[in-house]
Amino acid sequence: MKSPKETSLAKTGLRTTHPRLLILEVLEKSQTRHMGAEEIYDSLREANEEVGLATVYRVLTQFEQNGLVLKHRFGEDSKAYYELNNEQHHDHMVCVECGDVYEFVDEEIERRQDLVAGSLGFVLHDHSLHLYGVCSGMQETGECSKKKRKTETIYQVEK
Amino acid sequence: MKSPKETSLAKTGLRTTHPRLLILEVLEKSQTRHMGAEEIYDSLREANEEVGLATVYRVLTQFEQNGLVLKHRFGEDSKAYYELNNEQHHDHMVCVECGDVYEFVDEEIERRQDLVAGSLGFVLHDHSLHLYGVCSGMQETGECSKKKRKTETIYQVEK
DNA sequence: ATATAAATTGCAAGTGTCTTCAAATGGAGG
DNA sequence: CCTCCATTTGAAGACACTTGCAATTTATAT
Repeated sequence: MKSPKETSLAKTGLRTTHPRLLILEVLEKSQTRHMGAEEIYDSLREANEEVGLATVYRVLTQFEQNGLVLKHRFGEDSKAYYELNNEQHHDHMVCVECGDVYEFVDEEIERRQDLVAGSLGFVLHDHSLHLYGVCSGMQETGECSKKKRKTETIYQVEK
Repeated sequence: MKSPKETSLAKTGLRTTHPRLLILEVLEKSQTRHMGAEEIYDSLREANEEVGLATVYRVLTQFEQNGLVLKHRFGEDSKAYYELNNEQHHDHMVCVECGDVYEFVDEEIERRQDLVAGSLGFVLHDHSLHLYGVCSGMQETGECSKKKRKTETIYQVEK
């Protein structure tokens, strides 16, 4: 009997190892849903799980190559952030004050991107759209609203 | 009598120094219009201009802070690219094969971005939209079409 | 269960990109 | 042309990874 995590690893051809299961677990439990490699490493050490930092980096790279996670780089932040690739495709809106990340989809933007790529003679593989601004919490109270949100939901713009 | 480059430096309050003028010159003459710091440094050394690498980085940062240049990070490429901030706002389409960068604007995408940010309660400061794909040259002949283009033009999608 | 081969891990050392430091230099106003 | 403080420089450091390799763990065949 395999756990869901073991199943998803099996599908990629990656062996079911302790570090890999732990890292999937950390990403699942993550509140922010966007974690850096070092953050994941720290989170594991706090839980008294001995996983090397090099392994965290290696595993995240493998996960990305196998479509288990998505990797992002936001603005000037020189480090990469990872999220589980469970949900539908979405773009990101980042608060430049508190670092909080919101997810959204806009079908019209998606459509126009295809159009632009086609017009330029490109075969489109991928895209990244990042909006940077100040979230409502920071505008109003100077307090981040991140802590209040238990789950991140993808904001869908009405057509 | 001041040169245009001296004028733009004066407006920022930055002193008119040799390295700063040289770096502006390199960016102006750049064919690709998107250069990394090290590339700029190499370009200067080839021209027998002795400018330290640290200076190139420092000057580019100052230029960015003063709105003279724009800084971009494309995809997995861990280094930053700089372009002169002369033209109108535009987004970027990057060929994942040859690294060539095309510029474009789509008013509809711009509009939808504002809408999304507003809906999420954000005050929008900035955004970055990068499309990644394979350019026509690489698709057809496996040869990059970069060399043929003398100047980069901003592709404007018809409304 | 046990042996075996191959994948994986952890540590330490190495990279690439960029930043900082302390000392030397050089524009710009007087 | 002199003085002052911004600016430059090469070297060392910081940061975010990445790699080499011996030791360990996992999947598979017995």
